Amino acid sequence: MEKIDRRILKSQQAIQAAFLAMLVHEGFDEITVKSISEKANIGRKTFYLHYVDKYDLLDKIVDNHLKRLREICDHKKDKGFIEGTIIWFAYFQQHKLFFASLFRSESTLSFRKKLLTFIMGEIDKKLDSNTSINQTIDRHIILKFLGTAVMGVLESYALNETEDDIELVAKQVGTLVKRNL
Amino acid sequence: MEKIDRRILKSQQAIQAAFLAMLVHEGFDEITVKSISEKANIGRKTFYLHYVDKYDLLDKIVDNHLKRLREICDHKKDKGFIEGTIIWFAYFQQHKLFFASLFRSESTLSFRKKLLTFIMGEIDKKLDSNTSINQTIDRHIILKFLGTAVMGVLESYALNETEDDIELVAKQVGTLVKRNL
DNA sequence: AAGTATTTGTGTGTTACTACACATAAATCA
DNA sequence: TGATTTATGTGTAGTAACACACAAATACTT
Repeated sequence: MEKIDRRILKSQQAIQAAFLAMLVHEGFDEITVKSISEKANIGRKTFYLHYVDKYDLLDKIVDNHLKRLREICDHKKDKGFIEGTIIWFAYFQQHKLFFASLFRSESTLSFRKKLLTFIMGEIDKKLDSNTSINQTIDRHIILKFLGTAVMGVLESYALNETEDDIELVAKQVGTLVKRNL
Repeated sequence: MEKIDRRILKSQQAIQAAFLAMLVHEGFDEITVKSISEKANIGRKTFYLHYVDKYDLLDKIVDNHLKRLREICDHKKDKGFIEGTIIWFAYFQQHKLFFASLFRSESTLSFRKKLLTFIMGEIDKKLDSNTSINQTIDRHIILKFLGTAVMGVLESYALNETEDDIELVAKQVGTLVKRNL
């Protein structure tokens, strides 16, 4: 991998750290490029050297999370279905505040879209290894059905609408999904 | 005051923070420009844009300390002698680890020189307001005599050679100096 | 004492960041 | 609603920090 200029790393780190801190305490919708720049202690112009706007910034952070999530999933793909679910739900718990902020916002549709795609992708993989009990139902329908279902539960968990701890949630979701494969 | 470029402030802050952290944990003599730059996460070349070498860096930090000390002393110059001594000894205590590091080092002669000059200056001021009981002794001799004495005690305190707390030390030193004015 | 490794100080060309200014677009408020 | 503020996105010229390379000086080994 080629070497990246120190200044680029510093600027991006400062921007992302400032953004994440503000995201949790205020909300995504309240954040402005100006406020990010001030908190990051950089010129506003510098922000635009790295990102198109705050949506672009969020996009890149989300992409990075999903990339890491995929790595985790790939690394543990030989585990059983429920075990696997527990593993990636744990990552979700680790960044609960971050994801909660995004669920709370009304202008983070692309995040929901990406997360859904990710979940559907994971279920899709499991669908291959299991001989489907649903020959009568369109594969795409199953994926969308289960995908939105899982994302809905994640949202509930993030927004503290359930009392259960993450492992219990993961187990139950895993069971429900498996039943429908 | 004119506006200073953000990048200059950031570099200098990073350099000084790295230097001070290393000064306390390692010693001044062990520190290199290379290690400072690495800890500060800047290029070594950048260091030389701001300072001639590590001695120059230390010099500027010491000057800054003495400047603040002088401000404190000026601000409290109407207080009595012993009270005044307590006040500026308190500042010394606050940065005890920093000063201890310098006393410990064998290559910080300019620090000792500057500190001595500062102390002599403070005593000199008090000498004006008191009618001297030492008409027979050269003013410069008194200053040097008392100055080195005070600095010696400060060194002892910094290097933990005395058990007394800083206020008690200050009181005793104040009394001793006053007796000799 | 000779050989090796590390640190130093400097030169060079490149690039990211800077301050500042401007017009446009959104909010906020009277 | 229209007026005023605040945020956005972009342009420009100047400069600090960058990576890299080098020779000379120090420090460390054996």
